[in-house]
Amino acid sequence: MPELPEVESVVRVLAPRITGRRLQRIDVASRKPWARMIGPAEGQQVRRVRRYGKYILFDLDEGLLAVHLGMTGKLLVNADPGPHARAVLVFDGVNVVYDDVRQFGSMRWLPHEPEGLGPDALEVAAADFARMLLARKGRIKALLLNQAFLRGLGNIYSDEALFRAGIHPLAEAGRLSRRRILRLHSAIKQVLEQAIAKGGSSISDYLDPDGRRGWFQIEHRVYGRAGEPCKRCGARIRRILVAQRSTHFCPQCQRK
DNA sequence: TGGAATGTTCGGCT
DNA sequence: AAGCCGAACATTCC
Repeated sequence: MPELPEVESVVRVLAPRITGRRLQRIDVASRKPWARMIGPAEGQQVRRVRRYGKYILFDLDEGLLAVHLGMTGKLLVNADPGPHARAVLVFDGVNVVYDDVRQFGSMRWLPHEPEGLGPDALEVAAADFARMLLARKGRIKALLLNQAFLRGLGNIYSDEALFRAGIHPLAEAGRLSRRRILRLHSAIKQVLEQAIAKGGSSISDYLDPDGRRGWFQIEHRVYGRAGEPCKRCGARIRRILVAQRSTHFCPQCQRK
């Protein structure tokens, strides 16, 4: 469920309600390895809640609590822990339930920000983006999914950005013209900002911490639309596999 | 029944 | 060495 716009939506709901509160304790139900890496977070005050790529970071007096929602993770404010609740963050006055059906997500205390990630997809400057991209070999779609290259994009928004930029997902990254790279840079920014404005995409089960869904899925032009007509030219949207992920594109609007 | 699902990581190969 | 591939993780849904 969670790419940059969904994570940003989660942070915007959580920040005003959690900032300044003390994390009294964490009730852990998960048996995953991360479940034993949260101890230092207990008892600390939350200085700030922010997004870092696809991570939700709770800055503490010492270090931070880093939450990654994986595919099906949710943070729910004052909810009843259901069968898939993996942990409950107990603050003074507020509870946050960490629910995750597939358990691909994690929640752990770290001494500092996660390392090894590229610049944030919403913050990277056009010139830097172009320079980074031109230094790379390989398929553009795979590169956009690579968090070490750029942090925040996932499968939905990579496809949507490539469509909006008119670039084929199998295009060789380092061989794109400067002009098309700049077009991609603005498409990424535009689609992410529009998605945030709609509260993200609720394809199957994404909900914000108040249990509200996002509505950007209505604006999807290619993701999940295989076989349907392109909204720009009418051609059938195609679905192929790139980097083992479903990849949707218009063969007419996104020529190789 | 098999396949696919908003993600990441690891081992092996070229 | 960078990039690609397949598998693994775990659960649900169609």
